[in-house]
Amino acid sequence: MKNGLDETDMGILRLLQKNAELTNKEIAVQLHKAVATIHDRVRRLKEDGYIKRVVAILDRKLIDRSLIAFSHVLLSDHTAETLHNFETEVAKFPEVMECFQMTGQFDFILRIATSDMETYHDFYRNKLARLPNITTVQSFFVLSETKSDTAYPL
Amino acid sequence: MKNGLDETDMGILRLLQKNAELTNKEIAVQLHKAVATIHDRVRRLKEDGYIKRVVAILDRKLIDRSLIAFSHVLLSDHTAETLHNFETEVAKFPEVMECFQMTGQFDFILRIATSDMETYHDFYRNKLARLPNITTVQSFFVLSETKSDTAYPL
DNA sequence: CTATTATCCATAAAATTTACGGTTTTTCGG
DNA sequence: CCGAAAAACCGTAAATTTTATGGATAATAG
Repeated sequence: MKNGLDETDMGILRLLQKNAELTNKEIAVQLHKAVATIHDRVRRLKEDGYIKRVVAILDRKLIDRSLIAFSHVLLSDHTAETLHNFETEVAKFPEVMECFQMTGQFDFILRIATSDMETYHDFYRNKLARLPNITTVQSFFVLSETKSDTAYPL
Repeated sequence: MKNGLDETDMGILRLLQKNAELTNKEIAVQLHKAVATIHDRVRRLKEDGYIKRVVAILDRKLIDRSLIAFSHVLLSDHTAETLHNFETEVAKFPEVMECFQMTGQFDFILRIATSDMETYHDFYRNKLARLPNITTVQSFFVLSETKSDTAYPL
């Protein structure tokens, strides 16, 4: 197969997205293949970039990141320089977990993780709002996480 | 130590958040501890829930999830039943990666992953908009991912 | 039809995980 | 400050897993 995934590859990705601690043997049993086959496939899936990385997901409440905010940012202009400058500067803040440039009413959505509202406020006033060319920032706070999945259904 | 993390625990979490494929030996070298010590610590960090799970992160472009949308949902009322019904029903859609109940102007933010705009439109019309008690849905689309991190700085 | 390539797998070697036991360090009540 | 208890730490060895190898089988292409 030139460049596509067969049912075995899909099965591996399905399983490893949910639990990357499975051994090759456990995967092999579930997919009815030999251990060496699974090993080859997983190596290839990594080489080819399907699996970008394997990470530990922490309980954010236990490591003092109880507050998640989504911040909608509008910039004063959209020159390449302004956009690029904002992106690189905002990415440096450790509170910023994600930054997306968006279509529509605002230019960026940020996902911010802090310990509490006071810490967010400090971040907002002393870091985010001080970046150049910012027109408005609207902040929304997570009351509860109903669903939170890193695994794409395959 | 009763219930807190020392520098070794933090070091382990820092490393495993970035790359959970590190062996205990590799971690041990970096943190100047014995392999068995790291093994004990990691087991405890999992038992105590600090590490919720270990997962493979896929390249979504390669598995046909090129389009990410943030959908802001406003409900017609906020009775416990309406809220709960929306949460449980929306969580069933495979396109919905995340669902947060929010403070502020709208009630929920959803992160939706689909292959393209047409597929999103289909999801929107035939699934999301058909849920009961929905007043408005505003959709915003990701133009580019500037920063995307699952690891909290520790 | 044959050569080439890809898939699959059994096996064995290398490396890692895991269990065990004992030493050292820390904690804490008296 | 002392001594007991608990916790942290580590070396070793057994169990398991990963990784490399080579060969058999199936699919593909010329």
